[in-house]
Amino acid sequence: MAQRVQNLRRAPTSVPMASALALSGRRWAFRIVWELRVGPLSFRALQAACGTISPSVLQHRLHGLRDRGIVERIPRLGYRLTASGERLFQVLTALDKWSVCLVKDSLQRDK
Amino acid sequence: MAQRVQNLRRAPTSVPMASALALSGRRWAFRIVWELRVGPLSFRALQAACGTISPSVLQHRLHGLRDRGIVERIPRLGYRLTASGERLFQVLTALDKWSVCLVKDSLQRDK
DNA sequence: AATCGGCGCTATCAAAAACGTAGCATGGAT
DNA sequence: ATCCATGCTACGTTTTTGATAGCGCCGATT
Repeated sequence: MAQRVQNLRRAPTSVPMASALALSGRRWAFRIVWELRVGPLSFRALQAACGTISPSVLQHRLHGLRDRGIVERIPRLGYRLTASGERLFQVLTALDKWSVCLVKDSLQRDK
Repeated sequence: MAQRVQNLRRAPTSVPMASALALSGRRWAFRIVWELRVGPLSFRALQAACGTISPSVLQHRLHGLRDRGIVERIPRLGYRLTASGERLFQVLTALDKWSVCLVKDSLQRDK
C-alpha cells in the first residue's frame, strides 16, 4: 500500500552505486583517497597522514583501492591516485564543503 | 626532506572533514541517506531497502545520523532527511555519477 | 664491507563492530 | 478480542579493525 507506492517511485540503488557505497563504508577508505590528494605518498607517510590507522588495515584498503583502479603504486614514490581516483577526490571536495556547512548548522541549532 | 616538502604543501584534513569521513567509514551510513532520497521511510522499509542490514546496526546508524542532524524522525512516517541530509544527498549524487564512470573505466581496462 | 635507518609489509592477538535471529511491546485495524 | 505490522532490543557468533612487534630489503654513510 503506502509501501507499494514508494516502491513504484523508487529507482533502485544501482549496482555501481551500491558498490561505491560499500567501499565508502569501510573504515579509512575515503580518508586514504583524501590524504593522497596532494600527490604520491609512501606507505608510511600515508599511515602517518591518517593518524592512527594500523598497517594491516592500510594494506587491506590499498589492495581494495588498487583493485578498483582508484589508486596505483609507483615504484619509488609510493601510492598515488589514478584518473578515477582524482575524480573521486572531486566528489570528496563536495563532501568537504558539506562538512563545514553541517557544523555551522549544528552550532546554529544549539543557540 | 621529501616528506617535509609534502608537509609544507599539505593543508591538513580539517576537523569537520575528518568527522564526515569517519561517518562515511561506518557501514551502511551513506547507504541509509541514499535510500531516504525518495522521501520518508519507516524503520522496516529502510531495512528492506538496504537489503541485509541488521536492525541493531540500523538503529545505531539512525541514532548517529540523527545526532548529526542529517536525519529526523517523523511520528507516523518514519525517518526522513533534514535539510543537511538533503545536501548530503546531493553529494552522493556526485558519487553515483562517479560510480558509473568507474565501472566504464574498468571495462575499458579489461579489453 | 659493515652498519644503519627508513621502507613496505606480515604476524599475532585483543578489542570492537557488525551480523543473524528471535522476540517483546505498542498501536491501529478487523 | 484478535490479528498484524511496526519500532526496537537482546544475545551469541562472526567479521573487521586495532595495537604492537618485527622481518627482509635497499640505498646511503662511514
